[in-house]
Amino acid sequence: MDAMRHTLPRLQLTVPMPLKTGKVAMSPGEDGLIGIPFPEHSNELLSHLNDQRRAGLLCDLTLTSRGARYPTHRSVMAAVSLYFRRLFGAEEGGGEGGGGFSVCQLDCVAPDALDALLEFAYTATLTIPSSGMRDVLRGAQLLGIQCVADACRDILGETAEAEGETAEEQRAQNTATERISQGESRVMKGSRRKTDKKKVKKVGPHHINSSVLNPPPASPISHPSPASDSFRSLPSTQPPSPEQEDLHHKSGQNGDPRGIREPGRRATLNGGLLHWLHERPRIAHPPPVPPLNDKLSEDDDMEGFGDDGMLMGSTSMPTSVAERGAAVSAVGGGRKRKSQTPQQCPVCQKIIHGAGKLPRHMRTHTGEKPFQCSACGVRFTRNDKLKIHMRKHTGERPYPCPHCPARFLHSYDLKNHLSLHSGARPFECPLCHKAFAREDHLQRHRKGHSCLELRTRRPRRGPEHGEDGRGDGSGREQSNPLEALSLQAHSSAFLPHTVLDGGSGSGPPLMFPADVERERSFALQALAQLGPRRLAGYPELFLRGLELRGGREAEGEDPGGTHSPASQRDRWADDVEEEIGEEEAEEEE
DNA sequence: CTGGGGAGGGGGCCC
DNA sequence: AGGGCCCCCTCCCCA
Repeated sequence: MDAMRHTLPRLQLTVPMPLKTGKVAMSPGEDGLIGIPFPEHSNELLSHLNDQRRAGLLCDLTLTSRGARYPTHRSVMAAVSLYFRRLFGAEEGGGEGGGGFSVCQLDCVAPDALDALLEFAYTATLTIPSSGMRDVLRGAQLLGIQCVADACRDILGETAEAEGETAEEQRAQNTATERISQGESRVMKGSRRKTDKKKVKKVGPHHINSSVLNPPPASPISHPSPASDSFRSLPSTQPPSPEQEDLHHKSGQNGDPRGIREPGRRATLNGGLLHWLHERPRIAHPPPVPPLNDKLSEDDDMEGFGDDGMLMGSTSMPTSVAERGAAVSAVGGGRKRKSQTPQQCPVCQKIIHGAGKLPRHMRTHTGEKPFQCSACGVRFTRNDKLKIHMRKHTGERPYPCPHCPARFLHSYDLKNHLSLHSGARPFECPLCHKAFAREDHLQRHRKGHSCLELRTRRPRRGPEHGEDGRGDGSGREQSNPLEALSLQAHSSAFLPHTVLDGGSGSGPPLMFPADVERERSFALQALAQLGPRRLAGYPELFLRGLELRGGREAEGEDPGGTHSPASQRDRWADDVEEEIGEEEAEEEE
């Protein structure tokens, strides 16, 4: 696979290679690297593996259950099952098992359930009679196949708690739930920018939460431990050795070469907090008891999968973003489910919302433009764009201005145009107070002059500290005390109420309320409670909040979009949270 | 530098 | 689930 990844782009640069899907994926702007998706590859690979399994070819592992024998492949089982991942990880790392485990007795998993789980592993489809649901659930729990367990629970209408978890399980799960509710949602929103960094920081010995510092006691059942797991249960103050890290990656990434290409990210995810929550199952074969916290363990590995991308094309663990979302919803307790099967682009890893939208998105990478204008020959990636284009030839301008003869091709153009009639200029530069009818014009304006300087990354510390936090010592943003002071007042006048009232966002809808001074006073009072450093340190956030309040009246539209007001507010809140966290960390130091 | 038009892309709704 | 249609946003280009 690595060879393919490294050679195919070179081929692609010279000879566009038609894929089976007729698409050539190009990922522009990344050092000339071109990502070529083979959407069918995963299915074909899995299908061939299943054929081999049925024919008994290349099978290096036999599972048995109450006399029934199931030849299978270690790699597949390790990919789909946390239990086997750890079991075989021991072989690689510590050599305990050597070439062992050629036969694994799993009498505790009902034969039918085991058969169903194997089918799932090789086909990504779980086919079971409803009467066998509980056995499959049990088997999935034992083997650490979390998505199946979740699905079974959903069907059975059970929760993990209802199944008699121990106190340790419950405690660990609560922590995991908290983590998921904090971190996972960012993945679902496609906002990974700063989450990883925050997680890394939390892994450090000074940022271990109590549940990590005091891990649940080990299972009283003692079984030979795979050596690879030993580092997982190390005290949190002992970071894994490089060898362990390496092994960790091996066992966690399930062969996804991206995990190798992005070691930092992988380390962030798999080296993150949750690993210390695991009380790894003391497993040999067969596992005599359900591994404690197995759910947590699998969740973590699931995250590794998910954030690694290739959700759509993942063969070894057919876990979709939607499934993850469902799992998050189930574990996190009622988080709003994203609409319509979000899928992740295998090229850019972007989450695409909406059924059937991924092929459309993929054409942005492939450059494929299957829709050609019959009049002028211009090609488009989308038929709706072609349809709009055709209006130029037909003269159709379906969006007439009610106030003037102007007609427009796009509804949005009409909307912009109407603001001219109304005189509304809702987009105002917070620095020079120049108003614009269009938001993009405001953005252009702000990029075009000194506004840009003030909205770039703010210094971490105020001028009174004599450092700007950027590390270059320039301190440009706050070099002029008057400017800084002006900025404070200027920005705080438009501070969104999300800061002042803890995020309710219930501020007045207008950017410039009539009583600006009152607004400013209110903001300053609130900011004073936050401390002078923060007061001086958030021009970007202020401006972003300004955009939110002034630039988007249509709150609620594009609810899941990356540009939606809600998501912008989320990002903004992320920044506030992160910045506060950074300052607090510095203060601790 | 600004106003306006258009293109490209994402998401929601519906079939 | 996939596709059509629409809306929205952002960016680019031109006058």
